[in-house]
Amino acid sequence: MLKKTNPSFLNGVPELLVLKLLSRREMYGYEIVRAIQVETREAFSFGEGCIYPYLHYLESEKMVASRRKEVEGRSRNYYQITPRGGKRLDELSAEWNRVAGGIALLLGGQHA
Amino acid sequence: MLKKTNPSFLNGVPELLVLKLLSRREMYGYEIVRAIQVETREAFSFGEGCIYPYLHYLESEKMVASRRKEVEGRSRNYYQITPRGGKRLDELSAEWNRVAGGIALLLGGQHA
DNA sequence: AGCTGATACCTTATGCTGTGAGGTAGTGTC
DNA sequence: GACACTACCTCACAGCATAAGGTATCAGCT
Repeated sequence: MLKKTNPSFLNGVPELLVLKLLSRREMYGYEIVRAIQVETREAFSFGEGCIYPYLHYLESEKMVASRRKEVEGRSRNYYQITPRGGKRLDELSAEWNRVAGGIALLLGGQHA
Repeated sequence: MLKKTNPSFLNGVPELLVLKLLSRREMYGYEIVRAIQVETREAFSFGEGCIYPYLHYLESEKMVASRRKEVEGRSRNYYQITPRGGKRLDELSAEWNRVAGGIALLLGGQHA
């Protein structure tokens, strides 16, 4: 589903951010959507229509696991990252560094 | 054609790189395709089917101008950046910094 | 002379990905 | 009992890059 000649990273950012957030603590979908906005200081604002399908995909790939939990009179699907998801996170992080590095090579050069 | 709620930057990378390259010197299409591979150390490798349409689009928007030139027995379309293209480059650079910064905020945090 | 491969340009069909708009349902407040 | 927020979900649509195709010229080889 991934694997291209070019880093599939110009699209796959949501996957990276979701896995990273889950690597820190168990979270539920709605919370993730908000967290991405807040923690990137509005640099990103992926819609629910993007994040939910990603969570389902990640779960089907055993990158994350979910469990139903009742909190504050609310029923929520909490997601945890799996070891496989952790490996995936490492891969995506490395690829992001490659991408950001590549652009820095061209943009950087002679100023801040 | 651009303008979204989210930075349209996860796709618009080619536009940024093309403008940046042209801001340094006059270049032709084929050369740009190669330069992106080489100067990003293979981090990116956009195909001709991506770059040529971009050049045409940029020209139609007066971001770049072109002229036919005979060099080494070859006929080439050389492109130069215009003042408008320069402004666009500044905008895209700023947006890239926002994006890269946003991801760094999440990824960075508490380790290297 | 004929072939191959590189240069140089171009276009099209296809596919992935996120958006935007929708829809359900429960909770809390005024 | 109306409204807003939480929490989940889906689908039609569109942007963007890819892969694969096409044309033509030039250099080198045999």
